[in-house]
Amino acid sequence: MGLTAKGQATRQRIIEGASGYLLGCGDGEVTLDEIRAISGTSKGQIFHYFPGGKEELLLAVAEHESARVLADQQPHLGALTSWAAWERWRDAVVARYRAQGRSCPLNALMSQVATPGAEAVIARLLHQWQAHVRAGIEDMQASGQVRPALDAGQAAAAFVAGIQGGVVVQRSTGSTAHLEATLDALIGYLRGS
Amino acid sequence: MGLTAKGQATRQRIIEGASGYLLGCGDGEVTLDEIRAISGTSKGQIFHYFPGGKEELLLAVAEHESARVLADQQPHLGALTSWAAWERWRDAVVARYRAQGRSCPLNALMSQVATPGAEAVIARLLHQWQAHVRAGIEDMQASGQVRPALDAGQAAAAFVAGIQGGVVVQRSTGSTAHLEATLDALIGYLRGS
DNA sequence: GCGATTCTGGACTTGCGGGTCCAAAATCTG
DNA sequence: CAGATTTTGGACCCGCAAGTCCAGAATCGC
Repeated sequence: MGLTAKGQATRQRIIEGASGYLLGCGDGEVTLDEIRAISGTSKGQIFHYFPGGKEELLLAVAEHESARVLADQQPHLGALTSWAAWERWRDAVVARYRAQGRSCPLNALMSQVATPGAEAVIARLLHQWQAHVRAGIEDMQASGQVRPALDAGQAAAAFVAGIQGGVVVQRSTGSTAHLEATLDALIGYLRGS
Repeated sequence: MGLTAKGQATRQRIIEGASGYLLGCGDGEVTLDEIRAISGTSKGQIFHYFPGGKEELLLAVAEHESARVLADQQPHLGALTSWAAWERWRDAVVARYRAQGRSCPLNALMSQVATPGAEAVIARLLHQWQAHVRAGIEDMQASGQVRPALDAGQAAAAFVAGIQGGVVVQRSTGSTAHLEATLDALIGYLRGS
């Protein structure tokens, strides 16, 4: 009934193969045949481990990528307790997306599986992300480095949206300039300058 | 050699039919057959007016939608000369995207024609958009309502990215809350509050 | 009016890609 | 070792959607 160790490994290989492929090639459709070739598996295996077919597989990949997004921002994102920490986080975010280039795996995924389930994965990621930022802002308020009148929830939402926007613009222009401008502007807003 | 008046009309009907369809149904693939049915035309006509096939057609639709984006923000976007005007613009943007709902025609288009040409259309739109915002900021600086030290170009970039991000988040959450939060935060940044 | 050109309709071809199926190989269980 | 179960490979099916083609209708230019 369960999955053998070997089975687990294969399943993981499929997910990571697909994941890596999305990073490499820009957006555009992914086909099961490509995933099969990259992960060195066969059609039979794909449907064996993901009975729901392509959708289930891509959803698994989305969760995998989703986890990476937040992990890549640690430890900065978890300890936004000084202006220097905010700057380090800013730099980490910019570096991450600059390295990723034009392709945005999660966006590519989203456009290929437009189901409520996929939306939920993204919504959950954004929510967690925002919660971290919010905690950081409230921390700064508690220590008197940010004015208490500022609405932390609203500002955190602006950060999340701003980053998403920066990445979206990057997909067209290829540059992280907008991402940087947005982060700097919002940090400036926090500082009240 | 040229296009007859009737020809022009048919061509336009195809573009507008496709455009309307994208607004109605959320994202997901558009097929030539659907476009054909909606616009009351035939395969022959589509390839007659768009020899480049689907790609050429969708690119034309993208330009059409692109023009609408900026048009919908006028006259506000062209005259950001007072804080009241900025608020009216903000409200117009929010209203526009709230009306549009989860579906984002341009984004749907982009994910279906991942060519340099499509990127160029988007890049051009963003550039014009940013230029308008920048002009508004500089106007406010000239009249002493915004501190002169602020980098107008960078702030305008933040606005463009922020709006894009707000719309992207809206695609997952269905709410314009993030869009509003970002616009408010950035306007707050301009005001220096 | 009457050739030339443009417009229109739809049947047809083609390739691609998701999904099915089954038999053989490997692995587990006792 | 023997039988059950899981894993693997790949041939095959099927539908969909882009693109082709051509013949007939409408329209234009003179």
